[in-house]
This record gives sequence, structure tokens and C-alpha cells, in this order.
Amino acid sequence: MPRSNDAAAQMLQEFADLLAIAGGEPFKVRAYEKAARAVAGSPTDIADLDEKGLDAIPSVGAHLARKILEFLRTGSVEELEELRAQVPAGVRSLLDVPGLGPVRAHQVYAELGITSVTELLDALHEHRLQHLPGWGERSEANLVQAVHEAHTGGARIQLGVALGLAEEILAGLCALPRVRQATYAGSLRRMCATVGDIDLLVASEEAEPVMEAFCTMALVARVLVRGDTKSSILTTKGVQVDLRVVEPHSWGSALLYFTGSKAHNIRLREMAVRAGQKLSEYGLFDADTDRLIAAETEEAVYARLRLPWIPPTIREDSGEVEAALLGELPDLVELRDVRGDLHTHTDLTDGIATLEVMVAAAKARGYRYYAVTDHAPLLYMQRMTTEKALEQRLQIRQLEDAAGITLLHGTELNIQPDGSLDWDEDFLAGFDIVVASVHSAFRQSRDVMTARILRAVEHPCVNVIAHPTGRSIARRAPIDADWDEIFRAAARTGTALEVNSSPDRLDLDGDLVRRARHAGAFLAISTDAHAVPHLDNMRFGVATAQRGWAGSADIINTWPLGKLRRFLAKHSPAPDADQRR
DNA sequence: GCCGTTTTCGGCCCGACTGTTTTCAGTCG
Repeated sequence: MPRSNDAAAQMLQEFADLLAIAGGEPFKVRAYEKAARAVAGSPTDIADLDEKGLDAIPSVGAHLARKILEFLRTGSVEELEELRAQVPAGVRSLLDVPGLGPVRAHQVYAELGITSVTELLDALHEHRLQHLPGWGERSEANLVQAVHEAHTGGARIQLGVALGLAEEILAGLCALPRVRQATYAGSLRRMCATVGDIDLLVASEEAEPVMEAFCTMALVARVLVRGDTKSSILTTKGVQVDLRVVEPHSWGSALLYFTGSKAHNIRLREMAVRAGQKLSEYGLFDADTDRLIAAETEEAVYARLRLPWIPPTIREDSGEVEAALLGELPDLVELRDVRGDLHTHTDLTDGIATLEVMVAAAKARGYRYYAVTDHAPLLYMQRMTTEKALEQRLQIRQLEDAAGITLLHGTELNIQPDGSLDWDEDFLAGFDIVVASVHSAFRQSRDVMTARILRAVEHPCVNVIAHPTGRSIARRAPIDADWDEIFRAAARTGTALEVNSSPDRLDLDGDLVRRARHAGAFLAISTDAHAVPHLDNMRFGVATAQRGWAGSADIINTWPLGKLRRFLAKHSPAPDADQRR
């Protein structure tokens, strides 16, 4: 069951879509969309709010507060039902076809009675659309292709995959003459868990050769758009890559613009308008005289908007502009703050590298401490035993002096369907750190799952709940649990929640990180490395924690060893709880 | 529908590209 915020946000988005199709006032449509984002991004659970509390959410006014309340109380909204009667659900699904917006979705419905993507395809094959006003052969052919591609490809790309591809293409573009700067922007720079397409930005006085090189790369399957300053290609693996080329002097405003998010940009432009200015990818201008005010760097543009530079990972219009105006931007955790990895494996269980190799790799990354947390006996396939665990502990103690890094002997317990764990309390007390996680029975009911995880959180020896929701970005949905209750229990008991850095997981995600912090819980950013290269995923975990506005004070593995050890001893209350933002 | 250190009414982000048009509408980001 989704959180009330998500359900309400979906309701508002459906409202916006249907209003747009029905030909509603565009600004009204935008107001619903804006409110949907605001509700989804609010750290407060709206189920606990009254009308006044809802009205206090930015972009939610009295009208929408009442609609949200109606929705929360009755599960539906009368006015939305009327719209649904007016616009069949299938017509809304037409909006998923790239290139088909609300106006044309309504047009094909009103003129030809089309109410599904299937019917749209039939009509396209019978060439019934090209006779409508504003349509022609080209637009019909493009739509056929768009429907086809939306059905076959269209899946979002994992962050790790996207970053690899972006860096590969950028390496080629950087090698071109007269390319001054080149980088990735968009959701990739904001380090979203998945990205829909890859946005690249190049600064050069001469766009044409860059466009030519980009559109003729070996990995190009098809050129989607080819313009003077903007082109889009589809790679052979079905990934869309957009490139913009700008003059070097507008690098900052272009980077700001192409990084987004769209909602963040809109906020900045609104501020510019109120100050008698105009902001675009070409710069910040005086609205009356068109005089250029700032463009060269992001910092300069933000500064002239009277804002400090805002880190890309929090540019989501979820409160960062307000915080910036108040001088209250969070001091986000950085990769360099991380002093150790607290969840890793060796070949004693399912890792592929030896203890010595993993420890040497950790040392090489400059870590001060490093936890080895191989699986425990209840994950039967890993064949762990009490004897093996004790032998590993001995090995770690012997290795520690020569390794020149503090080694923590830990384990990753299996949270059983009833919430019980491997080993008894006496034995668990012998570990330096205990992480626990769900590896099976993912589909329990919300209540059973919540009780199961709470039991682990409240266990006196459990220090970290690893990959809490169990999601696998490409393959498995997150488990259903009352996260806010779990976060409150974690805060109370001094149990940390993991931000798993694997690009397959990124678990907790940014939204849950924010809610966990809101509840006063601490976090651990770990890689769950099963091999040496996985240790480098830490940057994805850090970015995900940033997306949840986490600072190093929130992250236990940025702390000095002594403070970390006191936390792991699990004495309540949690240390420094009152010193955090 | 939302919002206000010009405003409780009248604004509401900006530009590129495409395809259909001869000056623009629709879509996208």
C-alpha cells in the first residue's frame, strides 16, 4: 500500500492529465501538477494533516486541500469522477506515447473515438489520422514509430549503466577540436536512481562539427532529432542520448538549465521574473534591456538570483529553494566524508575476493575502518557456520596490525519471516557490528512485514538494517511496510538504516532517507561489496543520501571510530541526536 | 488553482524542434 502522499499525488496528477485533455485552463493544469509534486515530496505524512496543515504545503491552496481531504476520507473525489466520466481512462493512456500531448489525444478521441493505444495503432495503419487538421503523413509515421518504441524500449536505465555510457560518449566528444567543456546533466547529474535518457552538454564556439560527430558515432542506431544546437540519438542498446552545444560564455546557465529538475528551473525562473529578470539556458538577463547579468558559471547565476549554489542532487523543488533563501541549505554528506564501509562480503560466503584482497582494497581507498559482514547460517546456501565465523574473527585480528586499518568483524543476519535472527544474543554480542536484512518472504502483508522488521530493529545486537526495502531496481518491487513506524523505532533504539550503494538497489532511496532523518534515525552508507570493484559504488550511495538531504552528522560511517563504536554498543539514547539539523 | 517586500487580481518559465503551415501550434525538456 503506498503512502497517503503518493496516492494523493497520483490523484492530483490524474486530475491534471484529465483537465488537460478536456481542454482545461493550462495554468490550472499546471497548478494541479505542481501540487502533485509538492505532496509527493513532502516529508510529512499527509494522513496526519487537517485542512489547515494541507494548505500549508507550498503549492497547495484551500481548494486542493479540500480535495485532498475528500480523497483521504472517502477514497475518491467527486469532481474527478465527473472528469473520468467525460474522458475515458484509455484516452489518458495516450499521453504515454511520446509526441502525443493532451491536445492531440483529445483530438483523436473527439474526431475518431480512439480510446486506447491499440485503437490508435489501428487508426494509424488505416491512415485515418493524416486527414485531421494539423496532421500529415510525417506526423502519422512518427507516431507509429513512437508507439512501437514506447512498447519495446522505453525502460529507464540504471544509474550505473547510464553513467558508464555517458562517460564513454563524453570521452569521444572531449577529444574533438574546439570543445571547451563537456559533461553530463539532467537526471544523471542529479543522480536519480534511474534515468529516462542521458543529457549531455558541450561548450564550443562551433556546434556543427560536434553535432556531426555525435550523430555519426558507432553506437548510434537512429538520429531522432538533428538541429543546429540540439540533437537526440537512440543508441544500439535503445538508450536515448540528447546533446546540446552552447557557447562557452553561457556554460553556467546552460548547465543549470539542463541539469533541472524542470520543477527547480521553473522556481528559479519565477524568481527571476519577480526581480525583473529573465532566465534561460543562455543566461540571466535584465527583462527590459536584455542586458546579460550572469551566465558563465552556475554559481554566478545563483548568486545574482540571491541564492547560494544548490547541489544538483537536491534540485527537485522539494524545499531546496526555500532553504537556500533562508540560508538553511543542508551541509550534504560528501564522498570524502566517508571513513569506512560497514557492509561487505568475502569469499567465505558469496563474495568473490579473499579477506586479504578486500581489506587491501579498502585500505587503498583511504578508509580508516572497514567491516567484514559475511552472511550468517540461516541463509543456508552460503554454508556459514559458527566455527567459520570464529575462525574469520581470528584471521581478522591477525590481519589488522599489518593492514594498518581498523577492521570490524561483523555479520549480515537473515531476518526470518517471523523476525527472528541467526545465532543467540550471547554469540551476537561477540561481533563488532551486526547488520540484518530481509532475503526471503518479500510478499508478506504490511502489518506482518512491519512487525518482522521492528523485531530486528529492537534486537539489542542489531546495529544496521541493510537494504531495508529489498527493492531491486530492475526486477523486484520494494516490500510493503510502515516505514515511518520503523524509522521511529530505529531512532529510539539506536539502530541505523542502510543506504545500500549498489546501483541495483539504492535502498533506502532519497525519499525514504528524508523520512528516516525526519524521524530522527541515523543512516549507514554501505556498498554491500561482493568484489573489489563494488567498493567504488560508494559514490552512488552518497548521492542517494544527498537526495534525502543527509549530512555527515546523519551518517554513522562518517564518524570517528570512537563515536562509531559507542553507537554500535547500542546504548540509548543515540549520540548527538540534538545536534543534528 | 496558486500566490503576494509592486499585487487579494492578474499574472503565471523559456526556448528548440517538428510538421504543418506561410506565421504557428503542439510537444518536449
